Amino acid sequence: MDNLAAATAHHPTAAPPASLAPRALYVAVAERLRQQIFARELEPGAWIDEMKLCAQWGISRTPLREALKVLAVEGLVTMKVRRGAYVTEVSRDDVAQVYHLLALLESDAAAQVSARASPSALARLRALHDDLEQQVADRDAFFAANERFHFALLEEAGNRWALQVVADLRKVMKLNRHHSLFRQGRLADSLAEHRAMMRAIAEGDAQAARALMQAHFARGLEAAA
Amino acid sequence: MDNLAAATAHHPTAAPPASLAPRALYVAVAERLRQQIFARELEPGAWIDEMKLCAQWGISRTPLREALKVLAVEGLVTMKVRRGAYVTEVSRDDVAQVYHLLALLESDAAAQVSARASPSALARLRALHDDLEQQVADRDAFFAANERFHFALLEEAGNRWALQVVADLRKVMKLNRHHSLFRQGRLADSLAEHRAMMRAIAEGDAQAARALMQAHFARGLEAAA
DNA sequence: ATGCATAATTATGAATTCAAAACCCACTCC
DNA sequence: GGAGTGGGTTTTGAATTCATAATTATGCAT
Repeated sequence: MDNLAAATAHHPTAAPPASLAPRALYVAVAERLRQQIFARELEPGAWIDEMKLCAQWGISRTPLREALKVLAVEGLVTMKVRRGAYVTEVSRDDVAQVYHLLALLESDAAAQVSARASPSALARLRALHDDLEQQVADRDAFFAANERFHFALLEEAGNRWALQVVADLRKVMKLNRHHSLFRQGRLADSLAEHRAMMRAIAEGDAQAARALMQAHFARGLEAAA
Repeated sequence: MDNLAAATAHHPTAAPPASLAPRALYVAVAERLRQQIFARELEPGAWIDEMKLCAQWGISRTPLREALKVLAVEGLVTMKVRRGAYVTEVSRDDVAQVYHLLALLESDAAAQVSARASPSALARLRALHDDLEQQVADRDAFFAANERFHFALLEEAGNRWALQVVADLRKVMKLNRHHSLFRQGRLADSLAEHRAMMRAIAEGDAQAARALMQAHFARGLEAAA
């Protein structure tokens, strides 16, 4: 039991605000819910027991229910009237559809960055790519480094709406049990594809970068399917 | 004053469930909030007075606050900790970025539909296009028919995630004061572009359809900027 | 036993209550 | 005259309470 509410509690223990950027409790709860879902402590299809979580985290139902509604819009949970919240189940089709969108959005970002990236932006991406090269041994570390690179690319493309959309879609992808990087050999292949992308981006070859990113996702989907 | 809560009220007036698909109050409130925002009864940048709306609609703060959090995820409102909800202001940059995304997603849908649409799908799109042709006189009607066509295209493309993303982005676009179709002459031009797109789609020319949709949005952005 | 009606229990949806942060405004002191 | 300062008010965030829908359990008749 870890009291999520302690910092901003209402009745009980009074603790300092701690964080410099105080955030609403429902935001913290939403984050924790996502973690639980991604960690499969809450399984796809499972009913989410409000009372239990409230008791576990020492909060009231109000912020939890607000958080659930946020996750519902993000697509991570599904609300059923008068029967509560369920963790969303992603079908094979959904995976394919989301991959298609990610390919579209991220290949566009790759092209944009290739076409007009500053030296500092390229340096940042290069550094993140080098990190990735170091992580072939550890699946989780590779996954994290991979995500950092992809998000950095989106950031450098400079479209905050695209970034938001991709972030949401990637969250949904995490619901998928058969994650591409789990497949044997996929990790090394993925790294090779990244290497090629990085080269195209550095050379400013927008069309190549776009095509390589498309191919990267196509192969990821293959491995996931 | 129109009591939104009447149907499902807690204390007061007891009325029949009315609808066959009963929905949670917060969903209805979210919808009404969107309407108010799109109608500019709540202006971009304006603070949203919870108490006032609750009194006006005869509901408590709980469902209203849940609805606000939903709209926040959609990007229509912005929550500031300890100072409430504000209608999002979309900058010139935001408009350009969202147009870029819509162009990307919808041109892809156009290509997909062109490549593999069933006769019935084509008939549906044709019918919606013909509707559009009939609405040149009335701005609002044209806008509605235009939206119906665009959404139908997305539906026929068959990617429910893309549909959701586009729906959200189009909501955000509605916040923009300078809507493309408000410009003189834009309406006729838009119709002409639609005519060309419809032809390409009907002929199954995916590349042309994609390019035409891209151009359609590029010209829309021009008119909006 | 099985099927159905009905009572008890549980969980959800929404209203209400409560504590504390932010805001407002008059007032003081420099 | 203007920058604090302090008290009262408003408004937010979150807990709690309440009514009802849904579910489960119980009892009764077949």
